[in-house]
Amino acid sequence: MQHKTNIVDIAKISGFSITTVSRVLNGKADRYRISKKTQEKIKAVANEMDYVPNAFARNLRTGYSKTIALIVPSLKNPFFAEMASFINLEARKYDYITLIGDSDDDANIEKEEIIQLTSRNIDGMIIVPCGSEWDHLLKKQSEGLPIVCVDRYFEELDLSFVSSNNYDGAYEASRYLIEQGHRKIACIQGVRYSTPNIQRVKGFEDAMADFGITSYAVTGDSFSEQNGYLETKLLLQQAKRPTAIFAFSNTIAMGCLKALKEEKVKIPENISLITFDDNPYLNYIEPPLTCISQPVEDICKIAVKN
Amino acid sequence: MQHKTNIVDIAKISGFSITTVSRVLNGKADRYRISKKTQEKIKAVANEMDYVPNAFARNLRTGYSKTIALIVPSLKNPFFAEMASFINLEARKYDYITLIGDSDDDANIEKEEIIQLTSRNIDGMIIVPCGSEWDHLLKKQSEGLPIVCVDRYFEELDLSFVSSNNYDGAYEASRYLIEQGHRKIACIQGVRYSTPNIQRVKGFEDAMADFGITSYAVTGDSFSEQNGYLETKLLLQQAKRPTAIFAFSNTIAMGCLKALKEEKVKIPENISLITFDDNPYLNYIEPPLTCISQPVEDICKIAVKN
DNA sequence: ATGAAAGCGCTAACAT
DNA sequence: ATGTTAGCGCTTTCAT
Repeated sequence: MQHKTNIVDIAKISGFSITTVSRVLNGKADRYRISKKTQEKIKAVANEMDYVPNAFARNLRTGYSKTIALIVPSLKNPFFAEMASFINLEARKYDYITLIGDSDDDANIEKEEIIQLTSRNIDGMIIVPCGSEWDHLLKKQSEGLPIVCVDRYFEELDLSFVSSNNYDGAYEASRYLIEQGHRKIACIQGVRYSTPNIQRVKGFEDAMADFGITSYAVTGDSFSEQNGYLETKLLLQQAKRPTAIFAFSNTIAMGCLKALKEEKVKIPENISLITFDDNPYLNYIEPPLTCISQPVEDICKIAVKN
Repeated sequence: MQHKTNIVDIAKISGFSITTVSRVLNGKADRYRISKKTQEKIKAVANEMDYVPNAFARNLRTGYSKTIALIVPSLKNPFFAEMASFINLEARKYDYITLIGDSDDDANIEKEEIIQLTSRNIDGMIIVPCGSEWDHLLKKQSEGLPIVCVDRYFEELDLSFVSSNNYDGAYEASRYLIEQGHRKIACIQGVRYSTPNIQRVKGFEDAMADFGITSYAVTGDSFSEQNGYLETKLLLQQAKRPTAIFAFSNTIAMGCLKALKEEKVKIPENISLITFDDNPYLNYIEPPLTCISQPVEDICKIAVKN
């Protein structure tokens, strides 16, 4: 690796002290009444020498890293990828950089990632927790790391979170299905004890109750494609198949699609499918799936602000 | 922020010197013949105090960061998101962390990102270049930064690249369409002078020639959804509509889908659509789009190795 | 088998 | 309006 210019080089060549150089290059010139000439001279030299500040040195000195970490269950899920994209963009506005971790929906990997990222002195963390474990999160927080949970969280804990209104979303989706004439509806849920899931189930069940629907089912136990696939297969084996399925996440919906395709059940002729979590791709296909889109962008903005 | 334990603390408490602590914690104990007892003692203290090494200090000292940068046109494109996921995973195996940059397919943002990332002392860069500019890449490389281009690249340049076999992929896809009976085929291409595009066009045209198809069209000029949308609209306005469209990327295909949907042209009844770049979601929809999947995973593995 | 001390590039408190 | 200097936490050379 070639030599990289640093402020000492610039100081030498420009003939000023490193302090002055540092001040000019950090936009603090005016505060210290550094003359225009000096400023220009220094900037010119820096520019000519292709100076790029060394973030490590700066961060080591200042103690903060201008870095946030984002941990998602999987970047392969477009919902989270989109989230990552937004957060990345939003963070950049504040001159923050985002380290993205992919936990593969595995609590152990998640923990490892957190250690890895912590060693990079992150200033904060945005996480879509993958499991039902949160002790490590609470611990990190107690050590002074700001943490925001997104999408999935646990209400009883002292962890801040951002999330869309799960109850309303589920209620509205359920009502929509009922209004379409469906009377036998199944929902495939995600991780059972997570607050968003509980709220969604509540929204679903309340809608069923309000409209006097009694033949409904709540099944499933994870936000995975496999869960969607399996539960759909099971639902289709029933004597009285449901006429509509409400998937609680886009991954679950993918599993449903796969199962429906295998069983040659057509949407929407033979069955209706509605899902939580928008997906940029679902809009273009025929027939379009109905989805309750979450205000990802807003969620991200709020989350980035800490 | 609370105090974070560092090796000085551990040295004090364990009663050994900073050097010894550093050596033990870096697995260099044996090389320096540090006694088992000492090792255990130090490790125990470190563990108890929740020691996490400060990557900044280490990197400042050693000069390398164990960090690679990945710049993609957009994480919202599942193709790139998947790539990011793979690279992230692969890099982690070598204890590298990945900084992901989203250039939004804008050459200026791309340049800015590169500066940002360079200041973080990245050890290498994997990039899907967004435009037709590459001077800044060549410059960085000449300054000693290892760069690997993925998916899009320019052959005449001295930049290493990893890519699938574009010629063969395009040829096979074209042949497939012809074998399905199509005689009027249009392809919508991406950035014209990028090597992958040139190869794809060549594969397409060679297939047309080999099978004696004369009524074909090559149109478009960018790997964007908008391009796909626009060109599809234009194609549909022609007196003799093509019976098949070959989209050169999944983004272009998305644009096609949108246009086809608006014009109420059904796939595959009224028109066939085939696309480059696999997409996890396209597999599940009815009717499935045919795609030439690129060996993303392999590409990434190779790229990460530098 | 273990330690002392220099120095990576930067910022900020303290001069002048 | 500009400069001197200490020190962030770590690795590594040189001692012992």
